Amino acid sequence: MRLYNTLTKQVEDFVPNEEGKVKMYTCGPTVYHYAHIGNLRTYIFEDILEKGLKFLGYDVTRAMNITDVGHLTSDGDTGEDKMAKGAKREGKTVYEIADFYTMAFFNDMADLNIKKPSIVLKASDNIEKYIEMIEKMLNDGYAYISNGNVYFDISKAKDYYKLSGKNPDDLMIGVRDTVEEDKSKRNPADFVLWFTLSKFENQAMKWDSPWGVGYPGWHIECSGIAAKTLGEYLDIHCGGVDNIFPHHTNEIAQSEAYFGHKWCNYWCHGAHLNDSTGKMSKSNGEFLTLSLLKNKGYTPLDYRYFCLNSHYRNTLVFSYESLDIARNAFLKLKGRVLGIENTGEIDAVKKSLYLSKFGDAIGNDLNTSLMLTVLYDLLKDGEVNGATKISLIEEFDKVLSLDLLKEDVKEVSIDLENEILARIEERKEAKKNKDFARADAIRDELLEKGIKLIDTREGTTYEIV
RNA sequence: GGGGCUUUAGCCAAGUGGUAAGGCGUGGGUCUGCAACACCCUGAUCACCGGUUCAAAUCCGGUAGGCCCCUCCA
Repeated sequence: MRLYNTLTKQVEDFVPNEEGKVKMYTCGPTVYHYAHIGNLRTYIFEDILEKGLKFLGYDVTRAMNITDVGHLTSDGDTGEDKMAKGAKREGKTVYEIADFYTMAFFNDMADLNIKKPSIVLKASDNIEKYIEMIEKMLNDGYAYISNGNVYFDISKAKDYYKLSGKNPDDLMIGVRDTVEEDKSKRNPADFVLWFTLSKFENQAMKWDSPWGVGYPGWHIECSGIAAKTLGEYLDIHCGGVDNIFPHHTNEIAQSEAYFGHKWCNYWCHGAHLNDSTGKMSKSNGEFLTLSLLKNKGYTPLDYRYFCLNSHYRNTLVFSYESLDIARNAFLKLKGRVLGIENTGEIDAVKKSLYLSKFGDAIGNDLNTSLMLTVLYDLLKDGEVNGATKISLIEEFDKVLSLDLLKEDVKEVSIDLENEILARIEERKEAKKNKDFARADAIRDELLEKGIKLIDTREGTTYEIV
């Protein structure tokens, strides 16, 4: 397995700490609003990574957080808490907001056939762990208290800028004009571990701590949950590219300060989904959610296929035109797969040949486009019988998760079914009598009701469209 | 101001120095009463200019376009 590692900026062989086992941590959502399809692209990538590793024989343990507290609209002590903002927007409590959008997120995941990580924890449920970590960092001199808040002192961290590849002298402070500088910090890049000062009196989520009533900083959540669930050595940590700096940079600083040694070996980041105007965001332009796509007649798996066509490390540009192309291609692909006749015995030689081709595509830095090519090659291969193809596609689909072998069942009542069959019979008679006008009329009539007739050499079937 | 990514056919794209995968679409054909489906056939001097090499889409330099990051973000 070869993977691109943001830490070393190159594709390298993946070697886990413990042979055959992978400990993987993926940053979860901040549940203050719906996820947009760009967010979801990252989760699709992580899903493929997890399943790809399993395909290659690894035993994967994956953990993810749900951020329901501490994520401010800026990273100083100045921003508004995102959850509080969401609650205010909708006139609900932060807990209601968190529950609602957590459910929405899991629904999207399920729709996209993304496997839920075996461990999912809420940020607000692990406060003791953050407190314990912060206390240790204070004792060891990595953190300091200033003006009531606890800050991490980045000058104490080793290679603080390694992951992001930045040069501290060249950083511009407050590039965005919405960011206010926090004067309590020793170094402008220091970040908050624990807040007790907040301009928001009505901050609903707060806990006791040795430093006063308050709440945790954003970055400590992921470090805390990862430490609690996966131990002190991590194999892979994933997230979107935007998390490289500062979130993951800070996670490394904290976790390594806490553990006293290197923490995670491989950092994998998913590139963004942009639209034609550039970056996709929740505040800019059309807010593209999965529900919106569904309302426009696309299925979640159309979108998954769309994502799988490109590489996770390349920016993908979203347009309805591209999505239409993907939908059409996916529809045809599925039709071809479902049309395979399950004949013959499974050919072990062919099967292992294709399994290894598919495994190579996975091992090639998760080249999903190549995985699809292997699938298309298999479909075209006249030397491989139906039974072998089907069993291979079943294996491939454990990674691709496109429901390739699942018949789309559309509910049809018995009455309707009988009516359609009667009409088909009627049309068959008409065709036999060369009354083509009548035959076409029947076809059109049914099509208007959303029933599409398909003539094959074996007879006529139908499909609900 | 600093850093990074990217540019391959009408479109989406793979390509890990040895002579351009795959898909969609288009056009043509087989099949069909006609369609649809399916199947076959149909496409590229790899942004541009230099360099290294026996050999470059692949490596190096430069130019141009696009995008992103530098404390909201997946």
